[in-house]
Amino acid sequence: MQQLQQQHILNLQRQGLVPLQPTAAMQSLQQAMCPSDLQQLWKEVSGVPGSDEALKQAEGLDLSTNSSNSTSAFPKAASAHMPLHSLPNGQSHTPKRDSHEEHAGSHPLYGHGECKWPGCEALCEDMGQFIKHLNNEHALDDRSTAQCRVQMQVVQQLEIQLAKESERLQAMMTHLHMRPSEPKPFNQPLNLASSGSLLKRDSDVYPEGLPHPPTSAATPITPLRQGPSVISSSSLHTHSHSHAHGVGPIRRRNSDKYCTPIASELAQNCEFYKNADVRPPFTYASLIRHAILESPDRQLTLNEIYNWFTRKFAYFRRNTATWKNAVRHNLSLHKCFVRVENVKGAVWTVDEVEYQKRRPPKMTGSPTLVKNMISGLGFGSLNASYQAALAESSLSLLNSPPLVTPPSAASLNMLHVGHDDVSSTVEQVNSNGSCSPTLSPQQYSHAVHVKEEPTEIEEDCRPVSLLAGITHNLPLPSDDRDLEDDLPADDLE
DNA sequence: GCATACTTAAACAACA
DNA sequence: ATGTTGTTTAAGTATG
Repeated sequence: MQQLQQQHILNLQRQGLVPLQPTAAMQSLQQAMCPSDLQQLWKEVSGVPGSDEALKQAEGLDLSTNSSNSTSAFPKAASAHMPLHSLPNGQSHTPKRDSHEEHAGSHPLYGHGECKWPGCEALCEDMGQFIKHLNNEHALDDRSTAQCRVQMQVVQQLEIQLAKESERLQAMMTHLHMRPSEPKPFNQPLNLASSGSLLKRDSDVYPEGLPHPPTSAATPITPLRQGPSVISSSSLHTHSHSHAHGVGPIRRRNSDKYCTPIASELAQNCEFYKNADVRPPFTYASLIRHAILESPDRQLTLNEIYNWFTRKFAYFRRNTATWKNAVRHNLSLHKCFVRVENVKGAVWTVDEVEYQKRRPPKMTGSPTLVKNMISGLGFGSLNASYQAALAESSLSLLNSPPLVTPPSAASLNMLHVGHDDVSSTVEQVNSNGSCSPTLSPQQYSHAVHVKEEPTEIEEDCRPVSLLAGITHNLPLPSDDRDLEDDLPADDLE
């Protein structure tokens, strides 16, 4: 799949649809677009008379609505251009499948029996019917042109953003005395995996006393793999082994184990996850718990949990049978989820004690990480953590409201933090979908009514998490968000 | 290699 | 009869 994406990009570049140096070509575009911007753009451009579908697409423009069939937004972008511009072989606008597409046995605009043309979703039984549909419905007309133009801009904006972030990464690594192998070209992908290996090589130079990279030790796999960074052609081949597995179960336990701040991650990237078909790098259990704790009463019915999933994550708007089953399975399996009979019927609550129990104690399962944090000398798990940090950093650029985490005095306290989300949850994602810091960690946890046995774990976590919360919520001048500054607070989580 | 955690799939029962 | 909810088992994978 990554190869497909890579080739799509290469095709685009060959066709001149995607500038090889996007930043140079589009320097004037100062602001990278967030998903809402893109949606707005869709609305504007697709305001062609009679383009209801385009409007529809605008609603669902998500960089990824099509990823269910292994076609990321970018393959879609690429193919979307083809009818317009790329008829190199004199063909009609009927997309001529590239070799890789043929190899994949699919069409970027076709998947799961549906036309994946933005806003279309017409059902086509087979490829032949789809091709016919494509010729009929998506011919070279004003609407298609507009849609292609929009798609092009989407791609361009993402390229710009990517370039910016790559530059930032470069600067960060330079600052951290990690020799980047080569000065990266502007459109060099944000390659966290390779960053990780880079860190491996140079890990011994990780500056002592430098704030430790945040979040999970391992990569927040999914966003990296499926997210916007895939647009980079060169990033694709260097993804770590685990990334290369493509479809199938994605391991996210690291996010649990290594204190991934699910709350802050979600808060920062809520718009991204809402719009992009990217699997959140959290376990079902973490997500369920977060959903429940986020609710006003700290309790949700199963259906409400479902709704939370679909509301918060574009990813969970499809394959509903699968993940809903998984949700139910998790609810039943984990003792930390307690079913309570309520006036509403049965609701699910979280037993924080149990939730903590099911994980490795304190600084969850990564004594190495703790050691690293203390000594600043170890790097075994630090590499992965740093990858995660970079990943998170890159993720949040896509949409997140500016966040700051000024250097925290809690850096040592955090070593006592139990783990991730409980203590870290400060920026609460409101149940209405908006992100806002509303709940203190104490509230977050203690407000769970069902089981009110405070434990030493909770007690341990509480004060620290409060600190973490404080540091994590301070507003920050947008683009100058410094990883260095960001690390400590995330670390707390 | 093993234990553990996680995901996915599936069967089944109870219930509305 | 059907769909939802909840439980349980099993298999496969990743990780430490």
